[in-house]
Amino acid sequence: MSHTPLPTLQDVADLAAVSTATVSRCLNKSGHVTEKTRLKVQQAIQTLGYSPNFGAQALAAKRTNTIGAIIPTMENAIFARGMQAFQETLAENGITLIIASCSYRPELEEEQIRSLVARGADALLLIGQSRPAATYQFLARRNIPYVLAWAHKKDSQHCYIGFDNQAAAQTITRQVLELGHRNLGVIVGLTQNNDRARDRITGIERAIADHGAQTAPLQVIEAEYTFQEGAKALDQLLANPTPPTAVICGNDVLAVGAVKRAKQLGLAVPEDLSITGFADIEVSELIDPELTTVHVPHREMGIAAAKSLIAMLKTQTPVESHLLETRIVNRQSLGPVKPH
Amino acid sequence: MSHTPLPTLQDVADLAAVSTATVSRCLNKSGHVTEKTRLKVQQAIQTLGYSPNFGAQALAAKRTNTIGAIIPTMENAIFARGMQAFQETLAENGITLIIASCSYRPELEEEQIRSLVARGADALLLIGQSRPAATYQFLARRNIPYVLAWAHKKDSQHCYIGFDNQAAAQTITRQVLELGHRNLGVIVGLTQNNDRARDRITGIERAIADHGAQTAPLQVIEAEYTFQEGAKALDQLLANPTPPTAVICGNDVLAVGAVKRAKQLGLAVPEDLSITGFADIEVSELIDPELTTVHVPHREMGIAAAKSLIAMLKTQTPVESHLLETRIVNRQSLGPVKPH
DNA sequence: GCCCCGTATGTAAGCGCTTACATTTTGGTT
DNA sequence: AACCAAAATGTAAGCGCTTACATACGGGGC
Repeated sequence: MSHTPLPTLQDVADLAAVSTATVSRCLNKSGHVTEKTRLKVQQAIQTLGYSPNFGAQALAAKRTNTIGAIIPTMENAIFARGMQAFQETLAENGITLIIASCSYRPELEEEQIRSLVARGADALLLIGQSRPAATYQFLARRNIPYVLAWAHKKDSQHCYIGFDNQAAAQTITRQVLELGHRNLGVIVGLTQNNDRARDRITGIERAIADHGAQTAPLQVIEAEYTFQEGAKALDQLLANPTPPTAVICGNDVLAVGAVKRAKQLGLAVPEDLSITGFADIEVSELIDPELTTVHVPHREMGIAAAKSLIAMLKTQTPVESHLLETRIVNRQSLGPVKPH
Repeated sequence: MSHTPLPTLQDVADLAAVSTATVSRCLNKSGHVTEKTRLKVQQAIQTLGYSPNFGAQALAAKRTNTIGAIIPTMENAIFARGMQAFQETLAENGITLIIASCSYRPELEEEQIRSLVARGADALLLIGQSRPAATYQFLARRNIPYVLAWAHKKDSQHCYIGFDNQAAAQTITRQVLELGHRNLGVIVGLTQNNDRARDRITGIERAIADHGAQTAPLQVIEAEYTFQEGAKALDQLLANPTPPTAVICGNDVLAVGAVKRAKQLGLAVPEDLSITGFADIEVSELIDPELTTVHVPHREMGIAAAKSLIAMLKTQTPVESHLLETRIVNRQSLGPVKPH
């Protein structure tokens, strides 16, 4: 490991026989530099192998070109594709992503927000809306722009980049009802710290109320986002004396787990039991029968979130929310109710 | 958005009626501070809502408490679980993760490495070993510790935190051969920029050579890591006049895609065709039949990588490689060859 | 009571960059 | 050739922190 000190801006300036200000101007493309001197400087940078010192740059410029994201977990495919697109878009714009996960624990999220801000995040991407007012005050006080992704609320003071969880859940539920199902079960993520999950339940309930047809009371099971938990939740639903004929899942992972379990129990999907998902992640096409689910434009969302954040940083003003469209993907796991 | 300037170290020092040095010492737990003054300072920090300026801290201390990771993609579950554990372990140690992806493109990886280092990464996690010597020189020149994860090589100058891809592939292939298969197919990721994929092929070939029994020439198909590509690759393999009786996949994603395709084609797995995977990600238990695959200790690997990097940063000396054990998980997709 | 030493605290010099402002250069006009 | 505005470049003052070194303090041994 070498111990030669790294070249500084000053070294570059000396070699190119210009001032540090000029070098800095070249680096930051702020114009006002002759082509000739730009070349000289370029040359000097090359031969020295110079690269700016991050801390110094951050200190002087009061920005880090870094954006933070705090997501519940990287393990869930729900966030993976969107985050991938988010990161790609940031990288294209010369911005680095710093990432943290909070395991669906709000106090951890709070801590991570402070941590990422302390680490110099210029802006943040957060998932969903529900968090203490103090957190939003903190962000306002520090003047940190943020977007709330994977969710959407009308007329909010916040900038949402996402889709309407409630409306989407309502739409797919309506479709289930139209196929004659009158006894529905719901498997959804733990709602305690998850406003998206709550919104989806609300959508389901509303669809049932709107539809008007007499239905059995709605059975709702909450489960962690794993295949196994989805399977267990289905067991619970089926333990009921009058088990549902259709199960609406708040998440493809749970849905896929439920489908697998149903097959193990000898139930044909969708002939004996219909199951729907939410998110349209890759596995939904893998399982047999393929999952009828709500398609969410993951990549679009990640890209839009990145662009909004970049715009906010550039203009120093808030940006409009961005509502993305979901749509139902009809595959194989939803069918008409079985006649008695 | 508020515009009051944020409190600085100086403000805290003034309020607590001590010098900035003392405050700094409190913050950095470097000892040599009386309990009484520590409390005074603590108090002042609280009332001002002070938090250190990242850039200033980085500039003065010459470290950022930030570690970078460059992985091929966040979308592949292969990396998700390990990275999650990596991030958690870093967070526990007060270190922030910055993350970038390179889409299996070496030139992009090179760029990302420079970018993360420029962004102040104190150390790096990289996947696999194959990259230009210039890159390693760059890291040495900048004195940036790094570990190479998801792979392992004996007697290397690099610090590996991973498993032996070749040995693992060899072991599972041996098992396939012992079940009587003599005509094997291989589906593996694109080898061009992926030394792990190459190592696995080598392991398979070696197992065949070692076994000695006459086998048909090995058919190897390379495919991108998606279910669809796994399916297509299987089609190619089956198009052969003497199709394989067992397909060894370099990756669970490909394997699962192949299983699904086989079922579509009316082939019973494993009765008509055996298929094995590699990695033991969640989907391998989801598919029916469940996948016989090579279990990789993802979380352990992430944790070990984090710990090694932290140790290197602390001691300023290299750390030993760490070989993790893989094991075969016997589930349902591998069976004896069908008698003629 | 005096000296000495170990410990707590203060002083101040940077760390490497950006940028407001000052100065010089350039080249078109008259 | 003199003049002048606009463009290019230079000067230097911070940005907020860490840390080497200097200083002050406090208490035991004589």
